[in-house]
Amino acid sequence: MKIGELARATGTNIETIRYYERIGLLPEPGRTDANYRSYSDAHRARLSFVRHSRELGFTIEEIRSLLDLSDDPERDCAEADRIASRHLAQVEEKIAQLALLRDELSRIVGRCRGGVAADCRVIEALGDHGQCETSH
Amino acid sequence: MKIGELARATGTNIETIRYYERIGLLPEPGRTDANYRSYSDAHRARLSFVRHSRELGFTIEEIRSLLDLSDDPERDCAEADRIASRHLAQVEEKIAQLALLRDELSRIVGRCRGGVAADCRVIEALGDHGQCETSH
DNA sequence: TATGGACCCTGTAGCAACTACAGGGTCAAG
DNA sequence: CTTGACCCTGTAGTTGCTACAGGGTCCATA
Repeated sequence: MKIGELARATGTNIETIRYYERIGLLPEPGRTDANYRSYSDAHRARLSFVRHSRELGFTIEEIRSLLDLSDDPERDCAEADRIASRHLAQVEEKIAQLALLRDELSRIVGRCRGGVAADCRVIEALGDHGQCETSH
Repeated sequence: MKIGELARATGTNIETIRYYERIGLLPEPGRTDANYRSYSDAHRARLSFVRHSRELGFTIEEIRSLLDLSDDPERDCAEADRIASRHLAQVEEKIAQLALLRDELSRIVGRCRGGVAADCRVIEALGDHGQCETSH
C-alpha cells in the first residue's frame, strides 16, 4: 500500500509516518519505480502499535524499547511490564496534580463577581500565590 | 535588583526571565552602566503573576491577555473570568481523558504474567486497540 | 596590582512530537 | 493533453523553556 492508504488505514497523518521513518521508529519501506513508498501488512501492524502506544501516552523512546522487545521474542516480558507500570504511575501522578490545579482554579473562578479589572478577584488571585490553598 | 536576585525572589530560571522579555511578556527593564538589567518591584510582581499563572497551566498567550486586562483597570473583568473558566474546563477534560487512559493502562499492566516477549500480553494489547474498552 | 570567582551580556541551538509548507515529480481519467 | 490527486525531499515552524559558547564586569583577597 502507498503512504496515503496506510495513513487512512491507521488514522495517521502522512507527515507523521515519514517522521517516524526518519527517526528510525518505522523501518524504511520498499519503493515503487516512481520512488513511492510501498508498505506491507507488517508495516501497518507496527504503525498501529506505535499509534496506539502514543494514544496511551508512551513517549517515542518508550515505544522504541517496547518495539525492540517485541522484535526479540526470547526476551523477558518483565521489561515491558516495567515500562508500562512506570508510565501508569506517571499518569496517576499527573491526574493528582491536575486535580489540585482544578481545585485551585475553580476556587479562583468562583470568586468573580463581575465589575472592572481593577477589582478583579481572578487577576488578584493570579498575582498572589499566598491566596492558594495548595502548593501546585 | 539584578536578574539573579529577581530569579531567586520568584523561583524563576534566569534564562526564563530573559525569554519572557524577548517574547514581550515582561517589559524591558532599565540597565546599569555595565549594561546589567535592573528590575523594580513592579517587575517582580509582574513576573510573579506570570509564574503563578504558568503553574496553574495557563498558556503564554492566555497570560498575555490577562496581563493586558490587569494593565487596563477600566476593562471588564468578564474576560478574565472567561479565560479562567475556559482553562478550568480544559483541565477537567484533560483529567477525564487521563482517567480513561489510566484505566486502560492498568488493565493492560494487570495482564502481565511474566514469561517471554512472544507471549507478552502487554505488547499484544499495545498492538491491538480492539482489546481496549474505551476509545482514548 | 593581579587574579579568581561570581555574576552578567548576546546569540544561537536544542528538547518532544509533530505539522506545514515550498517546490517539485507521477499517474490515471476524461 | 491537461487536470487533479497523489507522491517526493528538505526545511522551518510550533510551545515553553533550557543550555551552551564566547565574551564582559565587579569585588574581594594575596
